[in-house]
Amino acid sequence: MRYHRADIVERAIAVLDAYGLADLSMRRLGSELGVQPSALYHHFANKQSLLAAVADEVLTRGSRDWQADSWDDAVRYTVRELRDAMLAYRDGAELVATVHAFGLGAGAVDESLGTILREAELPAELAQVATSTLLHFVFGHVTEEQTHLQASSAGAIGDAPRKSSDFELGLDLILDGIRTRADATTVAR
Amino acid sequence: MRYHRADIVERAIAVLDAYGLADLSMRRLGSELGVQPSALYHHFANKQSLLAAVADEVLTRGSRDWQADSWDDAVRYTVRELRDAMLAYRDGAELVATVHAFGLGAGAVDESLGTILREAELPAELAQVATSTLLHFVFGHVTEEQTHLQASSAGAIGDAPRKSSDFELGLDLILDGIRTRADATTVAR
DNA sequence: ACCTGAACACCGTTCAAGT
DNA sequence: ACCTGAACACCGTTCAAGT
Repeated sequence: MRYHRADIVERAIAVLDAYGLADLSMRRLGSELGVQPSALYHHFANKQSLLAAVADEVLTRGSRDWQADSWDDAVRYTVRELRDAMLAYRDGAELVATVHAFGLGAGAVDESLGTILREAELPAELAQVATSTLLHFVFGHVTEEQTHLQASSAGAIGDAPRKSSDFELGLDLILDGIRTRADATTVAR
Repeated sequence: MRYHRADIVERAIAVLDAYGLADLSMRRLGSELGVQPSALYHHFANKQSLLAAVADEVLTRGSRDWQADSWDDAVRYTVRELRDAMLAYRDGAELVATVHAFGLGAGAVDESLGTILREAELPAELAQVATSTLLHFVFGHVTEEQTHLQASSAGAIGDAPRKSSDFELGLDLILDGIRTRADATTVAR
């Protein structure tokens, strides 16, 4: 049986969703494909770039069409899309956050948020800080959210009931902050 | 040579600072202490709780005295103290963020931020969301900051010049957001 | 182009036994 | 109380060689 990059990525997502990120090893993935672990290095330089490809595929599968008539609605749609994509597979949030932290893939997310904020009237520096603040919030919040979701679905009872509205509230908080900062900068000049 | 918990934590910090988090293994730490890796399990249940103790020690060493006469200044001091503590040792940000994500130690940070915000006039739900938003920002931002700092000190030239003021700007952005949300809630009732 | 087989240099953790 | 020695069940990665 001969594979291509896409086959391997697809199987990796299946392993991720079924057994979690910790069990997504090169050896495990190899045996799942009926292939020696070393065979994977014909398709990917190392595990990190495999994970980057998996993260990209998770984000691609989660992408949606939307249109907004204000920059803050555009941010909301973008960020919800990102959240839903990460929640769609087991350990998806940790995967995407890790790949992003490593600086390899998942850079498309920075790009789309950055574009939205620069196309608004925001000064370049504020747009950059706002982008990274939003991303840190989403990664951190959804990773925590998913940990709790998976823990309670695994049968742990009596844990704190996290509401999905916490995400929206935190998002609104940051959006309010961006607006206030933008006004302050505009008034100053 | 016989050791206690504190000796092991101290040596672990030395190994962390000299070789990084990836090289802080039970086997490495054991050999650094002239002891079998299995000996460490007399002092700690597993690697995670060792790391939790190391993270706590890093935070304790970085703790400072301060007094503020407004809640937002109190938040600023708390958060800067946290940032400085994480930056004080190699991979300190990743260590503290990881331990926090695992839910084991480093819970004192949530506690102090939560107390500050609850002692202000903030509604309980906003205080909770604000705390987690601030923490996600700090962990995410400082981890990224430290990655860049360590990369450039390792001789990588031509990388983006990250300014320390980005941290303050992001912090101000979130603080503005909290104030705006608090006002909106107050007006609504 | 894609894969095997074998090796290298590692991991965390357990557990009976020693002092 | 603290540690040894040996084992178990794993890792990521490289590389000559095969088809």
